[in-house]
Parts: sequence; structure tokens; C-alpha cells
Amino acid sequence: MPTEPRPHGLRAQSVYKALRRAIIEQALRPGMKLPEDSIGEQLGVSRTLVREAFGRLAVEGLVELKPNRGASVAYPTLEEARDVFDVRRSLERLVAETLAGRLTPAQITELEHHVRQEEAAHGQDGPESIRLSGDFHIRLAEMTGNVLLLRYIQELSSRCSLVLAIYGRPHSSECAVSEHRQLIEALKRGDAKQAAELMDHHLQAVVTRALLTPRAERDIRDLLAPYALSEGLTPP
Amino acid sequence: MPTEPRPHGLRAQSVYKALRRAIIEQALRPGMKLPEDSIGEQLGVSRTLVREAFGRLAVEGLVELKPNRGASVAYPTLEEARDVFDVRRSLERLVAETLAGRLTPAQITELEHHVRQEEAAHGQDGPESIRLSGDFHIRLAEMTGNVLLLRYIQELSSRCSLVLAIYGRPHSSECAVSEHRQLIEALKRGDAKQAAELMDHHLQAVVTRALLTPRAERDIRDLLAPYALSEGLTPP
DNA sequence: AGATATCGTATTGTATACGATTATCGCAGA
DNA sequence: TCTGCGATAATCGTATACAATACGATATCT
Repeated sequence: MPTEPRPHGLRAQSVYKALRRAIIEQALRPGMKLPEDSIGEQLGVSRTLVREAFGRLAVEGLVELKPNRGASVAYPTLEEARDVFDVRRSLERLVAETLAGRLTPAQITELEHHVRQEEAAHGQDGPESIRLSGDFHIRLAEMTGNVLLLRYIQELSSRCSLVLAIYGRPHSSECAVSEHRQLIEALKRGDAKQAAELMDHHLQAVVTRALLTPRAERDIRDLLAPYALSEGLTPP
Repeated sequence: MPTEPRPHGLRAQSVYKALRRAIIEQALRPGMKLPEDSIGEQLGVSRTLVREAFGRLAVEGLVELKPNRGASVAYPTLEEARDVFDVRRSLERLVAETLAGRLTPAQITELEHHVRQEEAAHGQDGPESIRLSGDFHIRLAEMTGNVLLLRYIQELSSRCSLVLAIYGRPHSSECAVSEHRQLIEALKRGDAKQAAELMDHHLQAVVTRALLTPRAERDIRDLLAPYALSEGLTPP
């Protein structure tokens, strides 16, 4: 059962999905302005639908809406980034606990297949590699059967993409495949505690690998950004 | 810092908040149809704004949107109810862990004050008593400083209101004050593990107290609902 | 020259209009 | 009486129109 389709009409749904993908795949970079007119023109729909999509995306934290000043791709602060990862760790832990010892053979097969794909795509890091390692977590969430949990994980995953687009190092493949393997083993064994711990450390590792170490020059921008903004300057 | 105001304009925001409150306080009961025209008329705005509000409320799970068939107040199934409580327990656990040993004296004072209020309102169960015991959890979430966590807890809290409106026994005061007291004590001691456990059991208790025991006749409807729906019938 | 006021333009906020889809009701026929 | 069908009404999906606001440029004053 897929996550419920949110926007009202079918066409509105399309706009929503298009924008969502564009943001996640960084065609629209964080902070970029999103004028209703041009977007609608580009997509061949009226402002009405664009606005509707903006609303959804705003709730999901992918765009920011400032009254009378329009929408822009969200530019999460480092604090918000931390918040996202904290919440995500908590929920992914729930995923692991829920799944431990409850995976069907078919599901195990699928997960192992997925990991093999990740391994194959390890060297090349087009958008493919990134997407795959994200997908692994989405799949796990799906398997819990908890639709709400799935929705939250998806949302958090999207936001993580944003965060990495801003603060991440360029070619970090985000998830270590070996950690995924270990996790699957723990889930198979039904060791809930171990699985939860592995998941926790795994996500912690993702943060340090992708985010914390190499932010030398970025850091300057990020630390400076608040001051720039408070002076009315607009950092690129 | 309040949770970011979501809808586009100021007026749209008002509509959103009005509907949200109406649903949470059960002026609009679960399953009730929400025609855009009449709602807009009632609130003195056009369908445009009503639709915008619906969009937000749908993402938060308070209304359901069926294409070409309009909006209605969400009527969560028992499964979805379980999902909500599972996720909530996980996140409230995070709240407890985050807060343990980190509460300022002022915050402790505020929480204790809050609990005293709950005690005072214990006998009478107007909307006041219900709201208070929900507020306690919101306050805790606020104190974490994690804005995203706060938003999620608020959302989950709202959905819990819906669930209780459907499946809850009429006059359950939802939260036991004594459990709130114990939790505060653990937080003061900085005993994260204990606090998390207390929170977990507390929420578990809420479920059993308010939800599981007295569902005799309701049960029938709930068990039958899937079959009814799968045949295209719409239970009232 | 510098600061301030004013106007113009671009963009957003909201309402309305119109075609498309779905629900409701009455009626004919079994 | 019950079922099937068509017309009408109600409601939704989307586009457009108009009003309100914000930003930038020019002009004016000191």
C-alpha cells in the first residue's frame, strides 16, 4: 500500500511530485527563489496548482513560505539539520525494533538484493548511488506496515537530502553498504536490541561521514549566513 | 519560538487554525463531510482559502482528501490508530531522553505548575481537562528546543484526539497525573533511561485506559468497516 | 553627494468564473 | 417493491481576474 496521495487533483499531484523531485535531486538548489508565475508557466499549469504544491512542500519542510514574499527552496540551518537527524534516528530505531524477527523470507531476499545493487553502484556515484542508499531505508520503513512511520521516514529522508546538499561533502555515498548488511543480519536473527543499536550507529556514522568532517570553507559561509541575512545581504 | 506558521497568507492561516481547532475539539466529528462552499461561507472566505487549509490538514492527517469527492474529517482505522501511538511513543521517548538532566529550574517550575493545574481540573472533565493533559506533552516537546520534534508531537497529538474521539471511552481523562509527576522526577534526576521508560509506559497506559477496554459495540463497527469499505459502502 | 520621498513594476493574496465530475432524485419497467 | 436509468443539482478542479503588498528606481530636497 503506497503512501496516500496528498494533493487534491491529479494534476496538482503531478506538480507536487515534479517540484519535490526537482528539489531532492537538487535541480532546484536550497535557498533558490520560486516565483509562482514562472514555475507554473514552466510546468504548464496555473499559479493555483503551484501554490497548492508549495503548501504541501512547506509542511514537509522542503520549501519555505514567507508571507507576501513567496516561496523558496528551504535552506535548513545547522540546528535544523541536527533536529532532522535526531528525529530520524529515533524513528529508524523504531523501524529496526519493529522489523526484528518479523521479516518474511521474501522481504529478506528483497533487502539482500537491494544491498547487492548498492554494492554494484558503489564506485560510480551518479544520482543513482545516492538514491539507492536512501531507498534502502524507505524499503525498511515500508516493511513495517506502519503507513505513518513510512510517511515520516520519507519526509525526513527528503530533508536529509536538502541538508546534505547544503552541508554535505560532494561525493559522499552517504550509507556504508556493510552497515546495511550487518543490519539485515540482526533483523534476521530477531535481535531487536542489536538491530536498533546498529541502525543508530549507522545513522550517526552517516552524519559524521557526510557532514561533520569536511566543512572547512562551508562552515564560514554557514556561520556567517545569519549575520549576512540580518544585514539584508543575500548569500548566493 | 513557536512552530513556523505554515499557510501562505494571514487569512489562510486563520482558516487553517479554525478548522484545526474545530476538528480537535470535535465540533467537527470524524467522518463528517466538509464541503468547500459551505465551510467557506461559514468562515467568510472563498473556497480558495478553504482548499488551502484542507491541503495542510490532509498532510497532518486530520482530514481525508478523496479526488473529486471532496474532504472529510479523517476517520482513522484501528490500524492507523495503532500506528499513531507507536510513532508517538517512539518520539516521546526521544523527548524524555533529550530532556533528562537538562531542564532549567524555570522549566521544572513550569512543569510542576502545570501538573498542579491538571490535578485541580481532575474532577471536572470539560474540554479543559483533556486539553491540559495534552498540553503537558506539548510543553515537554517545546523544551527540547527541537522544532521538528515539536511539530511531529503536535501532529501526533492532534491525531490522537481524533482517535480518542472515535474509539475512546467518553470521559477518560487520558493522562494520569501521577505518571506526569513521576516523569518530572526522573527528568530532574537526569535519569534518561528511567524517564524514557516512564514515558513509554505512560503512553502505553493511556492507550489501554482510554481505548482498549470498552469498545463492545464500537468493535463491531470497526471490524466491519473494512468489509463495508471494500464494497464501496460508506459507514456513517 | 547623501538621504528621503514617490512612483512603477513585479509578485503575492484572494475571489470569482467555468467546465468537469459526482451525487441525488424521480420515474419507468420488471 | 425493487432495480436500472436519465436529468438535475451539488460539488470539485483549474484558470483567470482583481486587489494588496513589497521591492527597486528615479526624482527631489538639503
